[in-house]
Amino acid sequence: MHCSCGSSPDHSSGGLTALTCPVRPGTFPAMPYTPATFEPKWQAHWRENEVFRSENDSQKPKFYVLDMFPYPSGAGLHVGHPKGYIATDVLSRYKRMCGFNVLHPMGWDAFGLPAEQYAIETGTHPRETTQRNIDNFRRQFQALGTDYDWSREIDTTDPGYVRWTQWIFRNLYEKDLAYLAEVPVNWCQALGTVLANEEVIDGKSERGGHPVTRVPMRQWMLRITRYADRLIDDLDGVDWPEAIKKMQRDWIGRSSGARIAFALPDNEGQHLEVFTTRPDTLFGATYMVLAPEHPLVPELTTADQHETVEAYVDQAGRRSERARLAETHEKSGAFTGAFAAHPVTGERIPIWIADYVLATYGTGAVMAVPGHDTRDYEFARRFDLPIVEVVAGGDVAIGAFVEDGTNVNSDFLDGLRTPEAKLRMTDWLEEHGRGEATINYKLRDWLFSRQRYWGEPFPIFHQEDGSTTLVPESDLPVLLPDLDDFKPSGEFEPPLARVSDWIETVDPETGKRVRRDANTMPQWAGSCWYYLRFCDPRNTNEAWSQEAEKYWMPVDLYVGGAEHAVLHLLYSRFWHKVLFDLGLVHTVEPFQKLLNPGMILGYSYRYYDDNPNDLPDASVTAYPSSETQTLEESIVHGETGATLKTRWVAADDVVWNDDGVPMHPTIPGLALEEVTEKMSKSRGNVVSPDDVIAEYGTDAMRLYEMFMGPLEKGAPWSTDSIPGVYRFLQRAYRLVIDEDADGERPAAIAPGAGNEAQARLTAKTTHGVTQDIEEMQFNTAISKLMVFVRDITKEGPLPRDAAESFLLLLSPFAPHLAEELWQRLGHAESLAGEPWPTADAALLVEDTVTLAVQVNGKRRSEIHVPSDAGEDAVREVALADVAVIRHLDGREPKKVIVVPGRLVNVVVG
RNA sequence: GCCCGGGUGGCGGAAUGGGUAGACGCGGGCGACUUAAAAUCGCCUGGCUUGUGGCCGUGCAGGUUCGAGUCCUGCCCCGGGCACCA
Repeated sequence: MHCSCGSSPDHSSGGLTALTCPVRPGTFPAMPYTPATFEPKWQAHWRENEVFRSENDSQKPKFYVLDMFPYPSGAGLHVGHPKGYIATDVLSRYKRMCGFNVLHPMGWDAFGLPAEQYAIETGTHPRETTQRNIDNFRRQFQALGTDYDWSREIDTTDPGYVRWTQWIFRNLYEKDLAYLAEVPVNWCQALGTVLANEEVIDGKSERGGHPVTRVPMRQWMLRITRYADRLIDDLDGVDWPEAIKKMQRDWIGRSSGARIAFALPDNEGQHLEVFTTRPDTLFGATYMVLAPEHPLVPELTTADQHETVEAYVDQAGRRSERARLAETHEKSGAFTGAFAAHPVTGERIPIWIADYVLATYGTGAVMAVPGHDTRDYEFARRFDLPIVEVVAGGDVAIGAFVEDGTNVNSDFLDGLRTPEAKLRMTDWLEEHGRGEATINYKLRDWLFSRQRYWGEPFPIFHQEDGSTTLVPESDLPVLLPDLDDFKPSGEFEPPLARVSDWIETVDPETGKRVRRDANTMPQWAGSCWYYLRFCDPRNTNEAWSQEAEKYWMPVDLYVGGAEHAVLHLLYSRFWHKVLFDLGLVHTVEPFQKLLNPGMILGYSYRYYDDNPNDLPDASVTAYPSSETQTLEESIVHGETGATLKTRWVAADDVVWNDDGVPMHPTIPGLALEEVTEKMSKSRGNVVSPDDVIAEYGTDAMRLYEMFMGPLEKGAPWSTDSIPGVYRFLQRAYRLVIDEDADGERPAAIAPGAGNEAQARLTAKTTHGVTQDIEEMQFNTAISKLMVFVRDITKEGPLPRDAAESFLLLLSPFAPHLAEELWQRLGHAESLAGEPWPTADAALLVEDTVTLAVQVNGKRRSEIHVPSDAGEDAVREVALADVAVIRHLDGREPKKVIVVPGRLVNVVVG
């Protein structure tokens, strides 16, 4: 590996240019702390000697720590990415030293849109782009000093991996969990593909924010809904952030209630089914509402209402998802002219259609209980429909009462509390064959095909009779044909559809002519099971061996972004449960503990101009944020009302005026607005780890990211604080290396454990750092290491025992420096194989303790007492304290509270 | 609108089975070294106050307690998620 060398740093002349000059083994240049002289050396050492290789046949206890593997984008890593990677690296190095056989692998989620879009633009095959990006990512990961076991590297686009992804699809198909269906799908024109429900947010694509429309299409679906209950219930057994669990539960959206049948007296043999969570309010149902798309709408609508209904259905169909959302509170609808019979009273109640009822949830029809449902209430008010109170507790003249209460106006339910009334009504419905208890889910089946090239082909043959069969296992993998032109073939046609000599083939089992499936799998497919492949990545006979899976699974710690809460994490749990049912894995859940590192943000700088459509020859005026006004959909000039477009100035181009205000580099007097947001190329706020490493070294970069705050918390990247950790590393270096001599000699190091204070500090640091790492509180662990370096030589030269313990404690955070100093202390072996130090418990107990002394709860003094002093002795010392006597001012203490090891509080009246 | 997080010095953040608020770092100040600067090292650094000392202080207002950043009640603000799911 060669390293690029950035601008010369201002604090250590000459040192970093050595980056390009490899250090000869065994020579120590006479220099101060210059990480560039030894960091690449140790990275090469770890790699070449496979120091971090993990074996499957170990007798040691295992520890599987996994990062969500990245999509290798063309832009490379930015400083926002490594936070989680460094955290798992610290932990895995620590666990290894604690005697665990650690699995810490890395790979590439390498199918995906950007490579394909790049291919459409330039004709470069995605395989080529992907390979280049992977090489760059691997280089960057290695430059971060990570301890990945590269012998287990995975690439989801590799035929040897695709084969097993297709093999799992075969299993899904055979278990009747994969099926083709003509369904309304989310079509994204800009991306040229359909998307899963989980990939659509506010009517726009999760990636890129492009508009999405509903189009009926024949697509592959996976029956994730069959696992809905287990996907909810098994969350109880995993150690995940509550917020993520909740998002998954909400997404699955389980609710229990009843299905109720309403007869249609005017339509022979037909009936309407509704789902409700409140069967107890059935007597309050005064009308019904169907979704405009409900299949019975045309049939039910009476002749005189035909025109109105058709107009409404048409309008609802054309209204975009966004428009529907925008008018959440303005209810609309139309009367069909038809009536249903109330299942208990037989009363005729009118049937309406309205777009507040969703076709895709429940039965697409509801019984409207305006007295006890907010939406029905609004609708009833809008169209003057009757509102009946059936649960006492609120006032239906003012609004819907949606809480539990006691039934009224409800015949046989009167006087019952809500939970009992629900049961009673459900029983009644079941007895009379008018309904039954049921559970409903928001979760829909998973739309699993994409109209793209760069993904896994389906191992499917379309037979001439229209049926589908599986490609035999022995013929896997089904590989992508090579293309020169990656553009979609037509409006909804994937690029593969036009490759006729690939599409048209022969079924090897029957010899019949068959067609392949032109769709490919979504990017989630590869990431659904990669954690299993890491257990046994080079197995060519099976996806993984049973022994490997039994040994390594489950993943003990999984670290990655919270943005995958309902995407990757839900999908992979689903696959895992299917594999569990097939007896292929032995745990019900794949990821035991989950942690979401906070996002590192960048500062970006914006202004606006009045050329929203980017017309080339327009005369453009630029405005600062202060003159703009944000409307619902757009940003306009505060005075003229002209539509404006946001423009961004790259952080590097910003000019700062004397008052510290960011200014536009070329437009005079234009102040920019500083905002902190996710790093992205388009915002010009990306900081590359390559640059940070070139200037301060890898250890400083690692230490800074771990020191800036708790792992779960996000924060803007600020280069200002790096010199602090850099200085700490420098001090640590000088602690061991005598810089004033020729830099080759170790500093004066005393044999043994040193004096008592030094031994105590060493023990305290060892104990504290260990505990902090166990709790993933890396920022406080680092602070304890800083205290050690500051104080250890205060009363004597550095003791050898202290030095060695310190280097071992430092090594997970700053592995290069620790290895370098360890070697200079005379060790021949890498410290990665050393056992983690332990603290002598006897040294952790102090002889004397300092207690705060309060008078009436206010701190007035402090006393020093032997740590084993009794309560009476402590009280005596406290009451004899001059400051205490002064504040007592002759008054008698009413009570003296002694908190051992903490404080004394003297209470007076 | 609903549901989660979270508000602590100029800044990043420590400290919660209630017990010395502000560890550690950044920034700032003073000093040492130096012809000088940089680097380095040492000390100081929540606010107010006339010194030793005192008063105030963890978003705001109350409460419980000998004692509250930590517990309770009611608000305010910020970040994230969901958004007609019957």
